[in-house]
Amino acid sequence: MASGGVVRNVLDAGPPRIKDVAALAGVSTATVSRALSGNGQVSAKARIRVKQAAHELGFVMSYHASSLATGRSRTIGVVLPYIDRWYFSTVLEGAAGAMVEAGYDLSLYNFAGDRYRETVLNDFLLRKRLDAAIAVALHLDDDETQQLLSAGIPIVGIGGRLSGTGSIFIDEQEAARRATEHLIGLGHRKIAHIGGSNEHGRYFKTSSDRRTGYLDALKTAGIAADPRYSLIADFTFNDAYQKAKNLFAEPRDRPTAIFSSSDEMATGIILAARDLAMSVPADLSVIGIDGHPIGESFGLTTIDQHAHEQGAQAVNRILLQLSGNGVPGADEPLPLNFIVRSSTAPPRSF
Amino acid sequence: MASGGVVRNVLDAGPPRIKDVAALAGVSTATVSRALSGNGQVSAKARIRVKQAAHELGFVMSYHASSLATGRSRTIGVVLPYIDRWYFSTVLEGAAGAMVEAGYDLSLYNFAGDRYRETVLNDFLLRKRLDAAIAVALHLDDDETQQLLSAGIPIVGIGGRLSGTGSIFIDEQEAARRATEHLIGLGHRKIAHIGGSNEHGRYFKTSSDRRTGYLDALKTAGIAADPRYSLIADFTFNDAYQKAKNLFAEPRDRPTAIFSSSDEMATGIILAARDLAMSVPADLSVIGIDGHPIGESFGLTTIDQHAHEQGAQAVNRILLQLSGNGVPGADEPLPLNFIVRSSTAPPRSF
DNA sequence: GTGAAAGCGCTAACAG
DNA sequence: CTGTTAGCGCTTTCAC
Repeated sequence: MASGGVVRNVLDAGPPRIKDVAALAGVSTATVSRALSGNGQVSAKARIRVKQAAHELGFVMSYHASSLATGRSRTIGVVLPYIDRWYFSTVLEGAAGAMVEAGYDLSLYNFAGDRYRETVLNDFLLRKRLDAAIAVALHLDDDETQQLLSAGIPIVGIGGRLSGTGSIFIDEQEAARRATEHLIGLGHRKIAHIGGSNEHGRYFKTSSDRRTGYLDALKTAGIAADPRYSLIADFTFNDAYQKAKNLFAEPRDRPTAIFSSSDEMATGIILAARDLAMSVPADLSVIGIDGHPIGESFGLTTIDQHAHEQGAQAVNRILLQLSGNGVPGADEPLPLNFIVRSSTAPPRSF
Repeated sequence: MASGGVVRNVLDAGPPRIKDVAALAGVSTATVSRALSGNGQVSAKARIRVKQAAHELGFVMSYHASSLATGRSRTIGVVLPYIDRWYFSTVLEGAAGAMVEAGYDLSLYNFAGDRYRETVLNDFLLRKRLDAAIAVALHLDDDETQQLLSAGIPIVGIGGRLSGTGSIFIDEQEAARRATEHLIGLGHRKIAHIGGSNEHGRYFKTSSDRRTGYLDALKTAGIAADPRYSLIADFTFNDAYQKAKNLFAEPRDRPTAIFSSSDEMATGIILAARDLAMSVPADLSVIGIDGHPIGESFGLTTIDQHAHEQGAQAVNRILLQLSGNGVPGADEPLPLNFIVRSSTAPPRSF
């Protein structure tokens, strides 16, 4: 070893240790630790000298050692099913920002759909290197949640509720209902919907909830739901584009409006409509949910769900819990904001 | 302390330690470590018994302790300027997949433009918790690179070359040149370009390189570059949409083709053209670079740069280096693949 | 307010 | 092939 027990001199290789700082400052390692971490009492002069010494040596604490000693790692895990989709990357960006500001490291776990679900859950549940976790649009069953919680790692969900823990979410049904009602209020009766397929219990019920909200609104308005108007797509632009084109194939039975469960799909639909010489909103009104920036250029009317803030809030929530001031109760849905642009208008015949 | 020195019994709280496994299996902790990690020789029977014992106790090794002891953390850092943009989230997704497969943790560091650049660089350069790092589209100056390398942490770049280390990249100028030549070959002479502003040295020269390639191709073809045809945008759909609309405002001097430095911008341009009743490709040919899926529905001709693979390759490259079989030399640009769709055609008057 | 010293849980020589 | 024994670098009682 380079300098076992003895304070290293300038010639020694390797990064400086707490010992070196202590020696330079003329105090004990305990004092250095206290001065640098802010835990415990240190006289002003000692603190100054320590900081000075640390700076001089370019000392950086070993987080491995620190973590081992304290049991905390200043790392939060974020688990999500996709990265390269707008909602998820935006939530992630929001969470990442909040974490940098708080001085936390972000450990990313991607399921890639379902491909790595088990692997990730095990690696991630088991090895306790995380102080906390954020699960995005992910349904953990009670067992899984329990494992985490009993391992002492707090977890908050985004995009739906997790049994037994806090979560950041919007009222999906309400959002869908309001979107649909916007269309109904404009005078539409032939209203289609495009959303995801029903979940298999591994993810939140976003897709089915939004569909339910749509159906609810129709029923309340006394409009019979036409099954041909209920489309399923995979939340991508391309799939929505194609499904919409198919729907619009025959002029006779076209809807006059469509509610899309995501903005990306909504814009795909607008493009499809135009490609078939339908004009938006004259021939077709389109409304989405998200607040995706691409909606701007398309003039898309939508309901903003503030994805970026969802990520940031989840982090703040976790941080609060970590600091002991956890208020795990009282989960309220996030506010929803209409952004009305030019893709919705009364139907032609109205 | 719960059980200092003595093997805990069933009543003890807390997760099992390596000691407990050793006791149950009737071997030493060293043997447990060897059996579980695969390092060193262990008799088959010992291995079996250890694994059995570990399983029985639900033992999970403490990575903090392990990291402290070995100096390795099985964690790779990924640094990028944005998360919520297609190229970056796609590269990230590719990297994340490769890392899960290799059993590595991914630590995410987002600059959020330049906002957290310093913070991240310090936190990330300094505290040595990473085995390696991947820097996406990020220019580290020699000092910064040196700090990392001399801290013994290998780093590979994506999207450009990093002095002194490996990198995954495409030939930006070549890509731009070929895209432009595709247009020229079709008979276009009035060819515009939309790209990013010149970098300030903190990021790779992607923007300027692509512009250079465009200008090169024009010059080679004997076409004078018209400064009005050189647009600057921020790589977003919306900005490109707006800039294109401005460009197309007056029918007289419209270009007949445009090369966009990204697919997202290219699609924004297509939308802008349509909104001004120009048809693509009859009135305007558009070509991009990326291979963004949204290009499909728009019929966008593009050059695929395989972003997902870039992420995966960077990881594999790092892994190779980590395993000692590092081949740091011989950086070759990635292949580029044309995807010709319907957005490019000869100009009307041709 | 400060120091000594005992860990945190695992790994890696070094013997045997 | 396996056990013993130092650490890895920092934190945290416990005395002073």
